[in-house]
Amino acid sequence: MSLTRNHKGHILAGGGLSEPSVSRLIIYKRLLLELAKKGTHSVFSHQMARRVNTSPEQIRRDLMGIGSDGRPTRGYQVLELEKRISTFLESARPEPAALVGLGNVGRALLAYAAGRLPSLRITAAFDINPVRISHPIYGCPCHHARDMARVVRENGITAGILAVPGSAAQAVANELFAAGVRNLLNFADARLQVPAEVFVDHVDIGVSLEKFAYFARRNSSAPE
Amino acid sequence: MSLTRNHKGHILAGGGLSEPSVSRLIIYKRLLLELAKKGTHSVFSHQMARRVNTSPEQIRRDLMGIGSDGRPTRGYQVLELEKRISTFLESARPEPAALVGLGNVGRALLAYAAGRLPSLRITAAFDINPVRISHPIYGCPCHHARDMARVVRENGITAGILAVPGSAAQAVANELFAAGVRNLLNFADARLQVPAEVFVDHVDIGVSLEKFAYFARRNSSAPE
DNA sequence: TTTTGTGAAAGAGTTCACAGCC
DNA sequence: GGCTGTGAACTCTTTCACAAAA
Repeated sequence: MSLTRNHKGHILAGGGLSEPSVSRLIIYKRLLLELAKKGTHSVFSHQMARRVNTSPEQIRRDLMGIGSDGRPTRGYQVLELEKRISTFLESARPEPAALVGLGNVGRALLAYAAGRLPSLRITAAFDINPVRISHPIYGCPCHHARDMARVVRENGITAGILAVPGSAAQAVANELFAAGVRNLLNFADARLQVPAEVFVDHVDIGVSLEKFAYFARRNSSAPE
Repeated sequence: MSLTRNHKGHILAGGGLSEPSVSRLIIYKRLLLELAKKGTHSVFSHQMARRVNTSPEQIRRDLMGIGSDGRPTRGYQVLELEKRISTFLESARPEPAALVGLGNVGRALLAYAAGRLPSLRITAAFDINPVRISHPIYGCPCHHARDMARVVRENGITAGILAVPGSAAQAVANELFAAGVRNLLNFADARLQVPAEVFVDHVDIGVSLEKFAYFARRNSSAPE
């Protein structure tokens, strides 16, 4: 195979967008939906830039990646642009995903996904705590972790979201891979060992907090 | 003033480490503590690299930033290196911080910070829901949001952590700035407008989920 | 020989600057 | 005049490759 991946494992080849560009496009999409709701029909790159704290050039560059369609002195059509971004970022059907771990983080994810997440649908959740799986949460059926492999396999789920303690993360991940999961979003504070063909992304709240502390300190001790 | 900041607002000047480097150093520190607990005394860059999914060169480069002290064919002293990283990342006293919002995300942050977070100490939490603030959580005193400005000012808190709904984020942020907060870590799904002297960092779970969906799809539809 | 520290090269991402369009 | 799209320049980050150390 030997796919073109960047150093973090993201596949960029074939019209692929870079990771920072994808992040920003998601934010632009949000802004455009907000503007549309307010009845705004068109918008300039410098107006968008002010709202999301970037430069107009950055925005135009990002939009190039999905085929810009702005017009000089007229700007971009809000709804049209939003649709264009969505087409690039989302598939026709949301990817079914399994969520493992229904602690605070897991529940926060379910709450978010239940509302507005067109690209991913959490179709099954798992935990080992019986009280957490006694009834569906935000409409998502909750199972005991012992049934995980079976449910994942039966539903052909290929995406997993890990919100378990770091100490359990690798074991759960291995079980998911064995059940056919090829994409994993890991919220646990542990780096995972994964087979070459699986894509992993990490959201490490502990790292975020410590990194923030580092730069905050540098900002605080900076000259006024 | 005119400080040397990168495009994301991080202050890098004066022996400062880059953002990705700081993130990785935090992860190395974790690994070193784990190794120390197991009784490992020394480690090579390629051993660390395997454990955290990077290259040995990347690790050596990062360690250069804090003054490498490895020895050829002997590697790095585990405890010594851990201490060196900590000295760079952490201050003598943890930065006092205010947490606003005690929903799932806020509670997850408190749980994390209560355990192992040497660089930041959440000294006060706020919410508008009376049941959430009826008693301390993980030892952290919880107040009604109406007392926020007063408590923040009285305790000289300059760091804020926002875990409120996106719709409330800007208003709460403004109140925090007025009360003297100069550093803000924002978990809400909203981009904030902030004064020039404040440092903001964003952890946007919604963006993480959608970004994951995008790259997961590209991985799934990639040739086997 | 193995492994470190680091200059130099390569690669990725951002910003500049301007021609062309409205 | 004002704004977009984009080549070119620039900056930041990673990887290569190798001299020096053990």
